[in-house]
This record gives sequence, structure tokens and C-alpha cells, in this order.
Amino acid sequence: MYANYCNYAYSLTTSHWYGLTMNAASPKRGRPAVVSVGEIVEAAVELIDRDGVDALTMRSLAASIGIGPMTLYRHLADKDTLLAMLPDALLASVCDEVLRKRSGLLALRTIATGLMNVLQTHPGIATLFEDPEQGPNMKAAASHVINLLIGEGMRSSEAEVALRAVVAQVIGENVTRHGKPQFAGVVLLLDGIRLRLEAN
Amino acid sequence: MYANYCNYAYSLTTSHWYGLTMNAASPKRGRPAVVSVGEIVEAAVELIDRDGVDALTMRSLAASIGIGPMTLYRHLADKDTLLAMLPDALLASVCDEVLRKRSGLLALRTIATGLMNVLQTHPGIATLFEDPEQGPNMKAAASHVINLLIGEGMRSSEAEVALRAVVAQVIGENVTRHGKPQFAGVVLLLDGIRLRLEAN
DNA sequence: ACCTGAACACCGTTCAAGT
DNA sequence: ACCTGAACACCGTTCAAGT
Repeated sequence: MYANYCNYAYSLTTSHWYGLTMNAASPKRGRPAVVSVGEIVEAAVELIDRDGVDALTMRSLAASIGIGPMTLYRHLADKDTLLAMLPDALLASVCDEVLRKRSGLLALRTIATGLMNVLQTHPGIATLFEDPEQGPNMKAAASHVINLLIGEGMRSSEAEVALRAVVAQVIGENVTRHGKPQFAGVVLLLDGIRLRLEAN
Repeated sequence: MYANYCNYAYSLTTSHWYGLTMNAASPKRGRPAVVSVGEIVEAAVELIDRDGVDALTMRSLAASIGIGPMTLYRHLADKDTLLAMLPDALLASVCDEVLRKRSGLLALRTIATGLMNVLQTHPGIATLFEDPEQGPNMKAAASHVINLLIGEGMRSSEAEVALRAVVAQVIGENVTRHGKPQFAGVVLLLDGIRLRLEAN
């Protein structure tokens, strides 16, 4: 249906480029594509940062790249699948940092501060986590954290709850805006998680 | 500008009707209004429950009430101010229940379960808490909880953090949907808050 | 093989007119 | 005093046509 729908180049850092071609039997035939999905994602983030998330329009996005609006649909099924790709792309460097941690609580704290930072440097982006694509960066970081917590004595279901709670805490703090988001809620939550770890 | 912009009848329960008339010097003159803001809010919730939050359109909302779309603008500044009113209306009965609690932790738990329940019976509504109007119901419940926590030894800034953290946890859990939202994160958070209370 | 203009079926909202 | 039809400036997306 969409020939290179899965031909996505992921993160904004140079460390995680995933170039998957759907049909490997016919590479580089015909006219080369004028944009990649990675470039579209990058342009989308730039546009959001400059003009806000409401200004991200298929038309405005295409214009910022210098292509016709309809060309976007050669690479993307629709606008929602584009929006779903942004979280994993934005979290690439945070996920890298998480992978280097050797303590579960430290990894959780790294996720919290990193996510908080991302949500604040890209205002209005918190609601994009409504239905995020669990991309390669997020998947790797998540399983790393969960393995650390299991290694420290948690059951795997408990570990999943803890990770999920930390992410929910930060997103919730950033979705509603009564003044600046606070980190204090995360601290309370981490106290509760530490309590659970020490009980084992 | 908008004569009865502040003429809002709030909650969906009959227990909290706030009928404020802006200009009390000229009551009941001319043709009576065909709808109240309270009825509009109620119709909006019904429409969201039936067809989802994306189906809430100024045109569809007006049609469901049986008035012209433009009549809505006699009572509402715009769509965003309508959306901002929904949280307080939906939380009316939860706030009532919170006011009856005599323990800070119990009140926090009541908020968590009540909010979780509301967000699940009205799917897709979590993001409406992005910029909610702090209506009468929410204000009353919030100050009650904070007073309870202060009475139990917390500083007022700590109490605000605790309340805010609980709300953020539930909203965050419901904004992103990896399967059904869990209550376990709230439990961890409440553990952290209990720890803080016992330290005093 | 890849791109895109014209067109469709929608939005929220303004404004001048109706009763 | 209250309501509203027509109209404006947008959307996301389809589809048939261009190169």
C-alpha cells in the first residue's frame, strides 16, 4: 500500500539511525525520494519548537521542508502516525543516558529528569505521549531499567509498575499547567519505590 | 463584550448550581435565553461519552441541543473555554466525597480513585485537564485536602506538592494508554507521602 | 517511480442581518 | 435582546494526473 511506510530513519541524534527498506529485493530503483521520514520528523520538531504544537500542520510542515503537502503522504500514512513517532525521537539521548546507569533507582531518576527536560524544552508536546509508538530507543531503555530493578529483587510486574509510574508522574505534571511543573512529585514517588525495594 | 459570559451554571449534579448574573440591575428583560451554559456543558459531556472527544464539534454540539451553531457563541467565548469548564463539572461528585473525609491520606486516595474513575468512564477526556478552569468544586476539595494535611503536620508547600503529585499521577496514567491504566502507581506515590507525614 | 494540483468534506469563528 | 445564515480562512486527506 505505502511502499516505504516502514522506511523510517529514527532518532534526531546520529547514534540511532534505523534505515529499514520494506522490499530489499528492489533497492535504489527509479527516482530517488526527495525526503526521508527522518528528515520529516526533524522538521516537525523544529516547527513545533518555533511556532508551537498547534502550528504543526501538514501544509506548514511541507512548506518548511520545501515540498508539496501531498508528498508527505508518500512517506507517512497520516498525521497521527507522524505525531506518534515524535516521542521516541525526542527521547533518543535520554534513553542513551539511561542505558549507562547501573542502579534501578538511578535509572528511574534519569528517566524522570530527562523526560521532564524534554517536555519543557518542547512546550505543549506532553499530549503527544497519548499514543506514542514504542520506538527502538524507548524499548531499549525500558527493558534496561526493568532488568536492573529485577536484579535488585523486584518481581517483573512490580518493576513495570515502577517504571510506568515514573513516566506517568512526569507526563501528568507536564500535561496540566498550574505554573511551572515541579519535580517534587517524582521525589515522593521514588521514595515509595525505594521503600518497596528495601522490603525485599 | 459577552453579556452572560460569566452566567455559568456549573456542575452536573443538582447539588452545586452556581448561577451568577453579570449585571444584576437588569434581570429578566427581553427574550429569555434558550439555553444556559450548564445545559451546554451537560450536552458536551453526553456527546463526548457517546461519540468520543474528537466528535465534539461546535456544530455537532449545537445540533445535539437543537440550536444553531452560532448560538453557542452567545454563551461561550470560544470552544477552548468550553473545554476548560468540563473538568470541574465532571469532578463535582468526587469533590463532594472528598469534602467528607477527615484524613489527609484518605482524602488523597479518594481523589485518586475518583479521578481515575471519571477519566475511565469518559474516555479521551484526560487531555482536557491541560488547561482546566479551577472551578468551585475543585477549589473547595483542594483547600480541604491541603488543610487536612497541614493539620497532620505538613508544611503548606509540602501539602500542595502531595496533592499535585497525586493528580499528576492519575492524569499521566490516563493520558498515555499502554493497555488499561493501573492504580499501582498511585499506591507507590501514597507510600512516599505517608513516609513524609510520619517524619513529622 | 515518484511527486503534486485541484478538489472534497470538514473545522472554528466573524459579521451583518433577521425577529 | 436574542438568535442565526452566509461567508471566511483554515484543516486533513483522496484521487487522478503529471513527469
